[in-house]
Amino acid sequence: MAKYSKIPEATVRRLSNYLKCLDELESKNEKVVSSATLAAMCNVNPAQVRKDFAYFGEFGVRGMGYRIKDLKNHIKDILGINREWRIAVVGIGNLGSAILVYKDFLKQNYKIVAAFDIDPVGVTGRISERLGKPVEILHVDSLKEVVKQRNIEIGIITVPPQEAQKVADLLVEAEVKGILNLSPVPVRAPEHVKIRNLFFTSALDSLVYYLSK
Amino acid sequence: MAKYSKIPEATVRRLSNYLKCLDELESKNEKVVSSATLAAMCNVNPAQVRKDFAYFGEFGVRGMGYRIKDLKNHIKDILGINREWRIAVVGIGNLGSAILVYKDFLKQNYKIVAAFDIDPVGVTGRISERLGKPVEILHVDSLKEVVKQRNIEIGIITVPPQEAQKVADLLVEAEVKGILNLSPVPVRAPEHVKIRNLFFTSALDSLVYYLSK
DNA sequence: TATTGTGAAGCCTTTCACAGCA
DNA sequence: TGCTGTGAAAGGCTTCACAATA
Repeated sequence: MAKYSKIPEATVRRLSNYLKCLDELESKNEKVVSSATLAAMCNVNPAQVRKDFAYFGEFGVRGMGYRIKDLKNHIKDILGINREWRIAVVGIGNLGSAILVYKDFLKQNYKIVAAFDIDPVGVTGRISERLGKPVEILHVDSLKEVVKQRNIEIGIITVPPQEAQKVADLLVEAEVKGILNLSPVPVRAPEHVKIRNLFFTSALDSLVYYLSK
Repeated sequence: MAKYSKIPEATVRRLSNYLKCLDELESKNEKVVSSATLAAMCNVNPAQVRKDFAYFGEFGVRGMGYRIKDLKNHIKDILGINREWRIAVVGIGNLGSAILVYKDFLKQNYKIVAAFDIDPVGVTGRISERLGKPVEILHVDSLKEVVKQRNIEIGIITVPPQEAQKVADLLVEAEVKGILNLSPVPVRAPEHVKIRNLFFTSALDSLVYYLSK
């Protein structure tokens, strides 16, 4: 099987999920896992798991399963998260400051290296106090400059909806490669900048659809 | 076309997205939208849009498009969000308190009617101050009782990862129908309780995969 | 005329079933 | 023996292309 060839979008989503389950197994000191076990943990079919892994070569051990440590590394290689990714958060309100200190980012190679707000002075004190340490919040006006200085490749948008598209435009201008939008309106960008809109209400909507039956 | 028959999962996801775009159009005073326009906004194929809407009958107007107001109502009916859904948030840290005041929930029929923490006394003052109004935070020990008293059907988990599964178990015991898990480890529940795990890092992972090419 | 609604084709994804191998 | 890797079958979803019609 060709290594690192085109991988279906659905597989990409699952790979990220497998990682979370592998972390869980690792924390229980498991060294090896079978496709059946992992499949049960992730609610997918065992053959699906094997097919997903087959996209990056043969390295399971027949009769035994997959070595968790190796598997994690392979998946991270595929996803491109074996290196550090430098991130800016724009909009340091309640959600933004939660993201700023979100522990799971630190465990991954996701580094938040800049935080922007339209009112950095007003926000700085409040946030520093909440976090119990001084935090540097910069004015949005300096975004373009700072993004370039600090080699930031990804922007996370946590501003109010009416500002979201403006901030997206700013980030595009600053030449980030990708945007994760957590504000509740879709934002758009030119082809060369990848966008992920993540709506909390959409997660609830699809949950509710299945509850309603 | 049979009304409200089985709808593909992918369609359900898109319906929720169309809603967000329809809100946007409505805020610009548009009354009617064509499948082509909506498709462009949502990055899908126009035929896809029409097929998605065809699941709940024929009600577009040929030569003209879909009436936005009607369309929104139809979609909400399908998803089951035309009625109020009562929600509890468990874990009032940074993320939990951001969710507590997340404005987009208020605009939908999602009502957060209880907030729980393991340290309600410590948290209450801090949060009330941040929100500028008194907020009632309850001890997790009272969860089961309060969930029943207040007819809560959905729980949102925003506790640290090591507590997430315990809280999920509590919610199941309290007989919620669905759980939205925002903590960074997958949680599990019996078949009859629907789970949505929403990981911020997974959104970044899939973004990064496409950035890495 | 413009745009919907939809059968049919095409494509992609999942699952099955079993050969292959440690 | 137990579990992976995978061709083939089945299933599901998306897109095309055009008839239908306001």
